[in-house]
Amino acid sequence: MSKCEQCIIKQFNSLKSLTKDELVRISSCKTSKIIKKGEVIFEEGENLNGVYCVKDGICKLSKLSENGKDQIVKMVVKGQLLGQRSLISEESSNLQAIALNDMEVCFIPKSEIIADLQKNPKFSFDVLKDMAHDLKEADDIIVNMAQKSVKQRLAETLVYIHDSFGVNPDGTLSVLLSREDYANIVGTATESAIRVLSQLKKEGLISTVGKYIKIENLQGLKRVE
Amino acid sequence: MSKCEQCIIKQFNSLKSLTKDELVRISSCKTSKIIKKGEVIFEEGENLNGVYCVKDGICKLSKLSENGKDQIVKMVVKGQLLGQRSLISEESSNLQAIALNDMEVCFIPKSEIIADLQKNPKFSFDVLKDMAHDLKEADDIIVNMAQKSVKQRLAETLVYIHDSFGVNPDGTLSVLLSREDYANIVGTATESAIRVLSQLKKEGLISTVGKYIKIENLQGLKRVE
DNA sequence: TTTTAAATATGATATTTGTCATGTTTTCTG
DNA sequence: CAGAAAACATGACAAATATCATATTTAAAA
Repeated sequence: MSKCEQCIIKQFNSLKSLTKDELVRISSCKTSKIIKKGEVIFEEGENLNGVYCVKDGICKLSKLSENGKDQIVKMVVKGQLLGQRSLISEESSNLQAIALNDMEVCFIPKSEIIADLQKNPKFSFDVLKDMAHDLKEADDIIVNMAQKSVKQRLAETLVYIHDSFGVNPDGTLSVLLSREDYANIVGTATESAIRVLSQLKKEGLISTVGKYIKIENLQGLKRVE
Repeated sequence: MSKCEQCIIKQFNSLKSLTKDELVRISSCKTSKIIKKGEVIFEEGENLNGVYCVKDGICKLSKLSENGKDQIVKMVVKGQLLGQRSLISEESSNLQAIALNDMEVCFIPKSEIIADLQKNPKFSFDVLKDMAHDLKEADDIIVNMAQKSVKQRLAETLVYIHDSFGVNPDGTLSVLLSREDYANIVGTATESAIRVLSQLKKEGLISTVGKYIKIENLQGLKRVE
């Protein structure tokens, strides 16, 4: 099994603030997992016994609404941690995590993480910074949900995915989402999301290559009213 | 000036995890402020040089949307801290804070808080827990915004205010908000908020005493479809 | 490969919510 | 206290979005 001390991924998240000793200890009790596209990593309401460090792939965090629809709240990619929030507040998870493509993750047991949080102030400050960033993003999403049109939100989502997760060699968005996923991010009906995507295509702001979406006019997307 | 070590308010927030020494030090450099109803505590985009500990009163945290509407993201009451997020991520504030009634706050300089965060793991873990809680709340709001009707959201807001901030002796909600504030919490037009409140009144779920709102049927409000 | 199921697409229509107009009531200010 | 301004209220209509129906295309499975 690979060693945390040598793992390049930790550079991208709070684990970088752990000491060599702490990393060695974590390395000895972590477990590595392969998760296939579409598989559930954890369920809403499940008690997490640790955090996941995402070595490769991407997943969606969503919450089931009372009307039966899934609302996607956040996406977590390679390099990021998964499950810290519920671990810290010692509650069951309020979100469900599902892999959007094949993933490789390391699972680190709760006791290790908590111990390090309580002993290593640099680490806990780093986690705190991450959480502060997530909170700001969440606040922005609230404002967008409340004040912007479906078309604007969808355009912003495309820009967000482009900027945050990058593109394939042919220029298409590297993250492949179904129309239903887009609808669940934006908080609208699947049909509405499809309609708006068709509209953006007609307007020449995006194009499609099979199921993949390519942004043709980034500035134009940002200006969508 | 009152002393932090003896202040009862700290029991309700993370400051309770500070040592006596740390509290004495904070006490010596904090400043106390009275803020009148309607006054701005800090603006969106402003650099905060510390955090506020709310000794009395309540304020709203909002963000101006591009369409000119204010979206209220959170309310902060007596006992809670204000401004930690932007302080931790070392960014200017993404929200504006306005007093909803007369407030008494203590301002604690950034350097003190940061120093304690980096030295006292118990304190930083406590702040982390708070932030995790805020993040969960924000996630829930996102889901509600995306999936629930204006009527449902407004009903839930009333229940939330009732449960979190309590009632006056006559049973009316202790937090007094304008119809515009309600609209800005729910993310709807002021007229729509007014209409829905009238409707809830007609249905006997709430009543009004002057500008104050009284919940007549809490269970009924929770069941609003 | 064939068959079946799922995802995508689009029209027609219903519902929700926003906007504008206007009137009333409450609150503030000189 | 009077007048002005703000907040509240409600109707009429417009716009945005959801829902339902039904093709069509794509992917999965037998």
